[in-house]
Amino acid sequence: MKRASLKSLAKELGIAEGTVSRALNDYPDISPATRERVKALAEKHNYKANQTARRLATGVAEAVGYIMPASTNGISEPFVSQLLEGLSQSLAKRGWDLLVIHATSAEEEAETIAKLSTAGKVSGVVISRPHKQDSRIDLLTQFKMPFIVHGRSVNHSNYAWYDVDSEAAFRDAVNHLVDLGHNQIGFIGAPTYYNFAQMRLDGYQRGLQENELPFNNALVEIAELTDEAGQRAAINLLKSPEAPTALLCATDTQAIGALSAVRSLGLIPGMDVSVIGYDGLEFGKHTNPPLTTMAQPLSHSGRQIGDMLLAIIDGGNPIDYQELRSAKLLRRMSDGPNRLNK
Amino acid sequence: MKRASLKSLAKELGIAEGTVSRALNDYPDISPATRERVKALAEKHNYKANQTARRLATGVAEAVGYIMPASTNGISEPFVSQLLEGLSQSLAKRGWDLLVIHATSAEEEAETIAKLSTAGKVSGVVISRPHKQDSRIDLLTQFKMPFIVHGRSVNHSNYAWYDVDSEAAFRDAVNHLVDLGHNQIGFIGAPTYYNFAQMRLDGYQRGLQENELPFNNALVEIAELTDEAGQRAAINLLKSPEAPTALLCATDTQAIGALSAVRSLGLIPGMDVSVIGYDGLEFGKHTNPPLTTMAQPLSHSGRQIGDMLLAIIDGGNPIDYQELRSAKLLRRMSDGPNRLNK
DNA sequence: ATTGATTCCGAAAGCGCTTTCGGTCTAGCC
DNA sequence: GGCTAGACCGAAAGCGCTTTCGGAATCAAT
Repeated sequence: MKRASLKSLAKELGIAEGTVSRALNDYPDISPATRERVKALAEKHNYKANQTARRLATGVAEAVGYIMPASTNGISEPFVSQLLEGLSQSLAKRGWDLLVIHATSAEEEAETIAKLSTAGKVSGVVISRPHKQDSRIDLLTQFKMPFIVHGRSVNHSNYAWYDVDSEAAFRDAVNHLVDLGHNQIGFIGAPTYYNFAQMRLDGYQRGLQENELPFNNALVEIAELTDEAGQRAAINLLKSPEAPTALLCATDTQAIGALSAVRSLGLIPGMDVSVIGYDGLEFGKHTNPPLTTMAQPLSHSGRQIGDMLLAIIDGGNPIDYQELRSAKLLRRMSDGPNRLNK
Repeated sequence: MKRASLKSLAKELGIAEGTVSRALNDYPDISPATRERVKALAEKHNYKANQTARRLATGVAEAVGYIMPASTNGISEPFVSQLLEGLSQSLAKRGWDLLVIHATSAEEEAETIAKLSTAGKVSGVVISRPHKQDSRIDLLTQFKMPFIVHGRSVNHSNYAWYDVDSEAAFRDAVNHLVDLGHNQIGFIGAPTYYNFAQMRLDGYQRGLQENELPFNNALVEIAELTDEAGQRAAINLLKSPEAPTALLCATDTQAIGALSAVRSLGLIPGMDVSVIGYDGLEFGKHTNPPLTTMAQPLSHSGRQIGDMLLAIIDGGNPIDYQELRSAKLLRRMSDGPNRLNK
């Protein structure tokens, strides 16, 4: 069967195409009678406006894009599917679409963004895990494309973002560890072109300061965002002359690797050395031992971000949409008191 | 600055709009000279055709949709982001878009599919994890929408699919366990409206048969696709009078829960009771102990699926695109010989 | 020089919808 | 009963591109 179109409906009803359109879109200048008549017939024929035509006519894309972070192979990004789910729910309320865009390299990413903007495919964009200076952010503002950043870059005053205060989280984590009697606390960080990595490192240092502990460069390792890298980093730290009694990791994925490292050295995580991660991955429940972590409230972040984006597309001022959540300590079993006390 | 349009290019070049369009699209009836002229100017102005207009004119959506499986809360679907990444790469070769669609309920899903089709948003669709009788498949064929199924339903002869032979995998797993001396093998399955669940159960039964082991209903538990459910199921099995010495689980997520269960009963997985999962999640490397699993080759499945879909959209016959991969045993540490030999 | 075949391009008709503009018709008012 | 206001709807002009059709120009062949 042929798809119903405005024209076919109009013909069947004996009225003009434009009238049908206005009736369907609840224009006030259509009598309730015909509006009902039109809607009934549309319903009957299961009519749905061709979105492409509608887009062309109205000029609004009715879609937003999500730019996938380049994959860090290894444990694949667990947050992506959750985020997507939330975003999609938020957009569904308006019947908008969610495009996912994947770019391999940085240049390609720039080009992709440019294309997105000029081709008019989307009305807005969300990006994840920005670098300290993120060219995507510059591009997006330059193209006047509404966007929201999942995370923050260094200068984050002029755009909309949603982030978790990981600096505070790491300060808290250090405090917690100090409370447990640790004073040699190692830090496994992420590459500091990621701003989140910098902020977590900062948090670690601030925590140290607050507890009047010295910052010792030999106690920090920078590792990629994989379990293997975390493992290697932990081994380096643990084998060093001034081996730490606790390990703070920038991500759960790294922390999981660190757990392996600790065990491989014949030590017991949580007993001989504490390790704490960040992210609050469900999966941490099942590591050996279950991973203590700073949990971020990512349950509804997708929906939240979607709503924020929509608000901006509707004309909201981006700087009114900056949201900072906080993470909280989720104690499982990988942390414990310092046994070599003092 | 204003976006370049066909019209603006045409005016600047002093030629007709249609000519510009044909030049850009490499029509043969355009002289090389003007073609170059046009392309150069387009390049200079960074012209990108408005995709919406192009879609309307050509009638092809230049986009495909991925229908996200309803979330099983708990460890979120790890394969989704990988699949999406592959799909997106495949589509990128043509500059097509990837829409992700999320539906909460089954009815809503049906409606969503209907809408997708009639609204002409996409040229094709991929769905994951079909039920035995999957209404989405019926709908999609009814709407003559090209699609490929990630998995298979019971009657899978008339459409395109990409699947892993999990029946064979479970037969293999049983064989492996029998080789290790186990003869009381428990099975933790998934709800059997999922066809993959049925196939895995079938594989388990076939494996039993081939080894002349009786099928004992008391040895199988059906659980949701979460770690908690797997854990509960394992406890039930292990506490039953004829407790199994090995546990075969339909998914890694369940297996991870089973590991916890075994440990919580004071038993050592891999020593006292073997547990084997299915999926080959990276994450299994870090469980306690590392999880032995049937690994499926999902590395490039996304790209593969994308290519298949594109081929069908181009007019390929769906039944020519049915691909069955096989999983292979990935031994880590959660399996071992039966110690209560006999 | 005339014809015929090519080559190249302009004109114009859509694709299916939205939206403005103005016209008709009914109702309300003095 | 004539006028003015609304109320309601038809007509038509786009949105930016693709694609068909035919005409003009060029060239070779007779």
